[in-house]
Amino acid sequence: MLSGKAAGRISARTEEAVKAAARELGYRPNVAARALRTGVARSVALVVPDITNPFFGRVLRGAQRAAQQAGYTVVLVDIGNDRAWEAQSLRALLAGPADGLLLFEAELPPGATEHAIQIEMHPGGLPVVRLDVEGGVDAALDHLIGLGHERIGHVSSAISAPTFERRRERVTARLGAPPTAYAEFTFERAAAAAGPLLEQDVTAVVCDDDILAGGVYLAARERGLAIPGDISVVGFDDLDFARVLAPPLTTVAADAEALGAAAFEALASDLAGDRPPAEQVLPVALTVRESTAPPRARGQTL
Amino acid sequence: MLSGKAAGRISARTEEAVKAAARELGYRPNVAARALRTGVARSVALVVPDITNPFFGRVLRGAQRAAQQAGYTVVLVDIGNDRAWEAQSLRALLAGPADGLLLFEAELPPGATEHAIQIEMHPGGLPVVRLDVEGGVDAALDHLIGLGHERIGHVSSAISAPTFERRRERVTARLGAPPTAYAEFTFERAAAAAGPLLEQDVTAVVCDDDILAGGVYLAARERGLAIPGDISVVGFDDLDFARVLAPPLTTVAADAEALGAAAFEALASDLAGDRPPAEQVLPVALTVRESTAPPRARGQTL
DNA sequence: TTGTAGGCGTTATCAC
DNA sequence: GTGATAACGCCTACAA
Repeated sequence: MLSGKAAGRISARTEEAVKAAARELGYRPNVAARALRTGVARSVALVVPDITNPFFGRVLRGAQRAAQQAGYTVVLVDIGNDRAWEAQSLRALLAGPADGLLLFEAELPPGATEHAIQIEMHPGGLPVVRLDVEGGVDAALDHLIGLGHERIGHVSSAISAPTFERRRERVTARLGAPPTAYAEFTFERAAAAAGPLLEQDVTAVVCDDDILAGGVYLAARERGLAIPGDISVVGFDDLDFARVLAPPLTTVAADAEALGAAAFEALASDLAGDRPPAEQVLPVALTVRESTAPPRARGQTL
Repeated sequence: MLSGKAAGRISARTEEAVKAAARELGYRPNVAARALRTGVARSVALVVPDITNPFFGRVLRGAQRAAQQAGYTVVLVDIGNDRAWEAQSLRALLAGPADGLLLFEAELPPGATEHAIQIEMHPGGLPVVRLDVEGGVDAALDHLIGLGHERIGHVSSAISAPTFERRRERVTARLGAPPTAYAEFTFERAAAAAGPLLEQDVTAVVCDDDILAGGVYLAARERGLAIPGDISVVGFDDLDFARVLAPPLTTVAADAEALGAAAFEALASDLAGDRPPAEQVLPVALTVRESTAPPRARGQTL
């Protein structure tokens, strides 16, 4: 009865009395028993590459909010950007009681017959929820080109993932084969990778991520280059620290929480027996701050 | 037998054969059934105030690493800095199959008879794992005083938590009643709160957190104050973005992963029937970068 | 409308 | 050393 299937079998008064008694006694149903009996855990797992990156913290929050509203619990699996670790994590995960999987830039583990949604991946197998990265790079490029930039460089991700391939393809489509640096997601690595790029005669740089953009700030500082005077830079994601950079970073804002929530909703509908959309793409929006300005010739003073 | 209790009951050969067969068939024990039978879920819950803050991402990672090694799974509960949300989150959590709780700046929910460890709280009831914040503020203050600062302000947390009380007590013990600003953990809020502080004649500011320090950078920039020329600032935590600030932030580095791992270990020993230490305090270390320098009179040029 | 029995997959115990 | 069996707490079907 406490499972909510009373359906007119007993009077409302009785029902209320029982519930009150249950509450009084602090009764709580045993999840394990329920899961065993029903075969459903009401829990989903979210796999992210690196929970230390605030972006993923936000998608987790979004997924969690949505999940909680649906009476689900989300367990997080953090790959920690560590491929070796990944196998073990996923094994632990599959042993776990998840009804379904939310895979951020991850493949379905072998042997998993579970329901799963992919985030920021290419469509094809599983249903996908992703950001409109093409729209994002278009907005960034349009902004820069509108400002008069003609020599634009690209700081791309050294780790390969569909979302970065998409960005690369788009900038290639728009710009031909621009000077490109490949960097890992750490300020220092990005600075090291972006340095040589800044020494070519680019007047602006688009980055696949705000962390990469932070690396460009570091590299520019080392070389005495002014932002946006000598070089304009635009990031991607709009992480919090973008606003405290000097100057504040122009960046493509992505709604990470919405991404997490949309992924959960898709999974929930799959779990409910419906067919979630094969691909759902969420809008992004350029936020113009102060790291972009019209180009000027190198060395030219105001 | 697959539970590992073979204990000499069968031959090693047989054991191996069975395991091989199990692997071949893709057999995996049903967690729910095991949990039901044994009363143990091999899963712990970690409650954090705000998973969007990279600091908590790191403690989660630390806890998760330690947990995974012990064959545990950790489920995250993100309060989202939202008191109203907290009640609901915790209710969902208690319904969940956690064997124990890791409570970061959270109280044991009423009715929970579970095993629990508190992180960054005062000792007393539950076992506590915390950072040596007193040592941290001492290091920060010694550094500033050694540089010659005499008028030092304090940017403290507007949300009250034991760790911030400790810091406040320590700076009060060392400095008397210094000019103090209370700010929430957002760059903009912190900037607004710290602004008036900068207009008093302080030559340096210690912040309870790097995000607060970021707010001070913003406030200083608005007012045309140079860091560290006009004002020195030191943060707390050593979040990644501290290195990309201009100038790089001097801050007290806290090992968030170690904090998470230590908390899990304490919980594990509690779960195993041992008595975890009532209080465990982890060291912190000042990282001197470029946001601190000797004071100079306001307006004085180099 | 209410009561009762069976079984979900494990593990542990007990008799063989 | 091995095999059968009961019980964990819940849900559901069916009988009363």
